[in-house]
Amino acid sequence: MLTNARLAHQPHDHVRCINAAIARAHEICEQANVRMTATREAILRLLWQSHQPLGAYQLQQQLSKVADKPIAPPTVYRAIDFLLELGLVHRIPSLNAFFGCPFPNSDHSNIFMICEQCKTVAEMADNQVNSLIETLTEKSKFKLQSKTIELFGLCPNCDAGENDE
Amino acid sequence: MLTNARLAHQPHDHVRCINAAIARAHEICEQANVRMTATREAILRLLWQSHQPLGAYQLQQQLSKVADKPIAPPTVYRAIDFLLELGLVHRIPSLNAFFGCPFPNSDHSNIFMICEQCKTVAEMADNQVNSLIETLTEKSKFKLQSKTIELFGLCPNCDAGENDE
DNA sequence: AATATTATGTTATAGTATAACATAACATTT
DNA sequence: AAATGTTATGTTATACTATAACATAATATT
Repeated sequence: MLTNARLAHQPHDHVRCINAAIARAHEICEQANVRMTATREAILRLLWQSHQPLGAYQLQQQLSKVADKPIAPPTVYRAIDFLLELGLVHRIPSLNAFFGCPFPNSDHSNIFMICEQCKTVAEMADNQVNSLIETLTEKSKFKLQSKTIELFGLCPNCDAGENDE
Repeated sequence: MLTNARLAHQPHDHVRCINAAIARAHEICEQANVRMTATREAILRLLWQSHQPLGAYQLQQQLSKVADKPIAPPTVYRAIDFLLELGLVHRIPSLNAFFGCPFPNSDHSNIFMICEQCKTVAEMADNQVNSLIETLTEKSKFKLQSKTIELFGLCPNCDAGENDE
């Protein structure tokens, strides 16, 4: 099992998260022979500001500030689409929001643990889940191409908070 | 494993699906001591017309025809919310669409097999998946409350079609 | 019948996403 | 270095999804 749950849910040197993510992104772009432009990097940085996903219009507002000029929705969505394509970010369908993938390139389970209280998202990748689901879909003669697993609940911090009250 | 994949993907007496679903719905409402009104039943019927999910505005259009009067979005969303609450229908987040749950009441995995070509959705419930995910979330100290698993790919019919070409 | 509760009607608006076309930046070739 | 093709961004408008807020109607309870 591969997860960033500890990082997402506990205090840590988040600047390292950001720098690592940006560095990885540049590598991946180079490999794919595509351009990591200023806008795209800015969006990726914004998404890595925290472990909470951001909506497209939150990104728009924040990017407008950072870039000090008005940014229209299509600009945001284009950058997001680019990053999604490369697997550098994920979309959480039930939240209409996006966040930086902690382990791009890796074999993807796309399992998201979404804290309903603090909205933090941690990601998980697990081969057992992958193979179990493979097996089940094969039984149904369904040709699996991709998946998104959204788990809703409470992260360790918020769960502890609940118990106090 | 519990699934309606066969029904969803193969020709069958769909009138039986509908009638069974409506009958179950009435039972569940009675048990819960809530009202299955005309609007709610109409929405549920529309969702059971096929195994393809419908969006709220498709439902609005169709309900307007059936009821022969204009129906506003809130009416549709209220009926949907009611049905969701009782577990009679599901929302597919990535499609912004809804469809009738083939086995309400049962222990829910909320696993959806979504055909990217014909848009048919089959549902699955599986205890192995449930317990595996329980285990994984426990390791991350995440308190799981609910989940949605969306599997994208090709249903048997569409997969067969692909191979022909 | 009076009251409380639940459901629906109605209007307006918030929030999410994309189409279509124009311009600008970058890369490649000559 | 200018010309060309390609990729990225700017701009305007609009489509699609969802809900807030308040009014009225239908149903249940006393």
